[in-house]
Amino acid sequence: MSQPIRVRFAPSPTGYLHVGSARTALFDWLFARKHNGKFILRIEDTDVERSTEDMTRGILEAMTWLGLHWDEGPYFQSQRLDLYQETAERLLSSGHAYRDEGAIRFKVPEGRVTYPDAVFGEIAVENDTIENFVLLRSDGHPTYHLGVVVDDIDMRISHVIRGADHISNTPKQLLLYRALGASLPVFAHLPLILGPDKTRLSKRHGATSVMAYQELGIVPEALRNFLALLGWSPGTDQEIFDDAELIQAFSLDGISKANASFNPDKLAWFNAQYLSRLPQEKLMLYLKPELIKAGLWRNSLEKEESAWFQSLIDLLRPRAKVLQDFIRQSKVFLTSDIDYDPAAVEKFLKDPKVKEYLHILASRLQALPEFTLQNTETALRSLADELGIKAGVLINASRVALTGQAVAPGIFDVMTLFGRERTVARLRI
RNA sequence: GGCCCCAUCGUCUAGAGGCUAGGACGUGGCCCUCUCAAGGCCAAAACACGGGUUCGAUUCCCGUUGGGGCUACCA
Repeated sequence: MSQPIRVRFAPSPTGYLHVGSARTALFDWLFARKHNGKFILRIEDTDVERSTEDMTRGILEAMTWLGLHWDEGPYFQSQRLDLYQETAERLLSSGHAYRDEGAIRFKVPEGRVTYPDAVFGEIAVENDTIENFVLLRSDGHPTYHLGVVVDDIDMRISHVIRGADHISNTPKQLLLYRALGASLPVFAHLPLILGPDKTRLSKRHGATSVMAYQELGIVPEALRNFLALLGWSPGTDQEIFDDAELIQAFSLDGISKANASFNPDKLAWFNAQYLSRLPQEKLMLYLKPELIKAGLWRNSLEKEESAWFQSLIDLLRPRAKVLQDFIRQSKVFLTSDIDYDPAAVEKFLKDPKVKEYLHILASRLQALPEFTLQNTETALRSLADELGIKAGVLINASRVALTGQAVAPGIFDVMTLFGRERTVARLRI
């Protein structure tokens, strides 16, 4: 049968994991999963000057957060120096390389290189446009080209799926494969992700690191779904994919050649979608740390109060764009504090007559046999009828009295959530 | 500059010779409605340009323009 599918993601720990690399990692991961292959993580830390362990940690953390679990590794190139040196020596003695002031350079032969890219099709380059590149630095560390090729061969990588910024590097690497007598993997280059203005994605476009999105309250499911659709299309109109669907639908054929630009608005939409449809337990997993951070957490929320808390969360779900929205909007329900928005008070509670009405409403609610959503609504609406005023007057006033804000979930939901005692007390403003 | 690559609504994209050029985000309007969301419906919005090839080009070829990548003892 065919070779086992083995793909790798090979970041260099000279910076955080940015969204472009994350998208590459995601595609590698999807491809491996789709074909029951192995997803290998290799850290290309051969630039001793710029590589740090902190960055490595950050990259692993970001991948874990995104749910991109690797099957092998991480392998570190810095721990495999012997292999590269031996290979360089071999190239030296076979006449494919030569020494140059302590470094070892590859001797680019005459001719031209072509290779079939799984995404871009045939790529061809004349060898005389390729310089004699360095394989081994004078400090004994390999350069990128030697490192990747040696490792991809050694690790029996079947498909090299990486950013299109490597298209121009591939001919050099092809020459190396040839000089080493190794068979070629399939190369699939991914179009790059650019900023919203179609220029290279950089800090000035806002967050570019994966973990920055976590801090912004983006949920990994949303970022992953968004990234999956940047440069790849299932060929259908489906936008929301769970893991299984994505793996099922993913194919190299669906990858486009044109660079894509990062659209924060669409990411925000995906996030809102996921915030409203994520399973309760999953959402709680993301929410709990935020609530703790905000000082709003208490253990009873997942015990005695859990049913109540779930209904609060469900009310907030369609209103949340980022995780923090839950925090902001749940505060008035989770504490006894209330901040009255002056503008809201001015607009809906200023009239002394309205306060009178609220007192009457309070009494009616107090007298209700059962404090249910249905009963509170009936009570309020019939009171409005009796008073000859619009229900909206009572509703808006109640909203401000109860939450301090002019904007909140449906008032009867709010009342039910607060419960009779607190509702009545706050209406008696 | 040289080499390589790319080009459909503002953005992500479907399309693989003949389509009212489809979907999504965003935008505007309407509906729902107690506010805000969510949701539903509708609308505006694209084949970069010029040559070919063809009965017929968004689609194939060439060029121009624009954009991106590489051009390090960085990856």
